[in-house]
Amino acid sequence: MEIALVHGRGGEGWTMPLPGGAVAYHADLAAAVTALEAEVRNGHGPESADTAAAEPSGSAGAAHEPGPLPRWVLADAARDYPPLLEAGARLDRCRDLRLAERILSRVEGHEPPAVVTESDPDAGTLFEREPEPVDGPALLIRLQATWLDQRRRTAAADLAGMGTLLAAESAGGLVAAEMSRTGVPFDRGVHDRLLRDLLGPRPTKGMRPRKLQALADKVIDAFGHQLNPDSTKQVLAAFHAAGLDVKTTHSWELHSVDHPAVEALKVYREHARVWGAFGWNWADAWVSGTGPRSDETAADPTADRGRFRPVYIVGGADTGRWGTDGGGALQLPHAVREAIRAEPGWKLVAADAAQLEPRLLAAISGDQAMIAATAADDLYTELAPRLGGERSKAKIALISAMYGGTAGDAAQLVQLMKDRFPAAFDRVESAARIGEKGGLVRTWLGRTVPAPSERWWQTLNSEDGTRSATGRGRFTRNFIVQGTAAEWALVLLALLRRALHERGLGELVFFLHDEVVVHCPAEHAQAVCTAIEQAAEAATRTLFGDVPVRIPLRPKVVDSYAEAK
DNA sequence: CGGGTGGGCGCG
DNA sequence: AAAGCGCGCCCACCCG
Repeated sequence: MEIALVHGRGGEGWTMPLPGGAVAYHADLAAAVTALEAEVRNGHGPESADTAAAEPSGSAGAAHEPGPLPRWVLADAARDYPPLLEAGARLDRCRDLRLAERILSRVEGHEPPAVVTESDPDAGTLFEREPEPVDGPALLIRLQATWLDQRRRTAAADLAGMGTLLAAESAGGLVAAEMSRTGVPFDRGVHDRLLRDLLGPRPTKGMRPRKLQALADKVIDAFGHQLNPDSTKQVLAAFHAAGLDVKTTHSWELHSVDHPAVEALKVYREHARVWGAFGWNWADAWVSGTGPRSDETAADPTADRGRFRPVYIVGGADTGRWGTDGGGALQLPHAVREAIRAEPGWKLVAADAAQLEPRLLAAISGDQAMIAATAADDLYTELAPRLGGERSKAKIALISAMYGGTAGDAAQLVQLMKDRFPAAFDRVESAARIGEKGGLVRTWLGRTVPAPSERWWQTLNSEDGTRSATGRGRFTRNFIVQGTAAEWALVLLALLRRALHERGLGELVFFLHDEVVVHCPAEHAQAVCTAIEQAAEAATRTLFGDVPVRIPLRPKVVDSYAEAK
């Protein structure tokens, strides 16, 4: 059952069953949503008849294993779900029309004209950040129209995975809002200690921290004159003045430059980044509150705990990977990860997928030999005898095949890929060929690459044509793999979220492309590990059914995120 | 002075 | 072009 939902500013709201039904007003929307889900869970809700029919296990079983809860149809979970969470509601399932719109508009091969669809010229107003004063029933009608339109286009697209993709993307919208609210458990005291060890005490004004200034002075001494090590221009000029013909100041180029400033500059940059992007100012801006368990942490006067609350952007990258809007959550340097710590009596369970992308390449290409190899825990070691002899070579062979690498010994190793795993090679190679010609490719579930821009077509016919075609080919080549990895991770996240909630095991606090972190009471840690492994297996079966590909997620129980990996 | 761009580098 | 893909963030720098 799908139910359109609109909330007002005072906590009131309106709902309407889809495809069409009576509009209901709720003075307290969060309470109404919670009550309706509880009814269905207890087998007394509007879904109970369907559930009994679909589950021959009998009514006693149905009470414990109810049918699916309502799927709430929202205009935009990122905008509409946080206030519901704040009011104490949790949605089990949803359809996020904004996220679905992006995916569907690309299926059709063109950018949406500002999310207005032909059958509903007013749909655009659904997605505005600040909608006009809410007319609940009128918005419900617009939701209904957009939902119907999307349903028609989903059917017309005729892509087998589209239903799963839209459900997973929408679940991502719920997870992202929930994780931002929960936050990553963070110890400001530990963070401060890490910074002091690295940089010295927090400086008072616009000064560099003491140890960072010392590093800047080392760079200056090495060159023998004043300069700002933050300025690429000045650093480049300094190398030239020293008689060294460097083209850039990239660390990999400087690596082979023989000058005493090189090492000092490298260390300076590394530390400057921690200070600038993940230092005290960052913590002031992004670490807040004491988290949901303030009652217990308050008992510990030495604790300086809070929660790191980044804003996630679901599907922020073209491939479907998430992005963030501030907080740098997707780039947390290892240097500060020790500050991410479980609260007393709790643990972090961190899990990451090993070689996710090549495993998915095996699955989507149907390459039998490569699929067989995914039985191994370390795919690169398993493939080494067939790809260059050493693990490192097998890794380059696979990565270069997926990214379009040609330099160094990559070309030769990619040739080995072609010989030994022709189906896998052909899958990425044909995606590249299509991209080079301006064609569109899709992920396994049906996410479509954005169409090339007008600008790209022009460049293609100019002198730079080969370069732009090659770049586009690399993008589409990688898109099918990275994008499928993103949707596998999304399905995993949706399944894990539900398992953790239904069994009351812990809270999902972090997600990063191919890894998840759960915060849970220590006594649940083993159960969480099992839940994670089961969710990974279920995600793989959701995407690939009986294809015997193996994509393990390796959970590790830790106190600090620094111990993971 | 405020916005946009590019270098450099963190993460996967 | 560091060996290739995807991001976000800080800084300096340039432009209006």
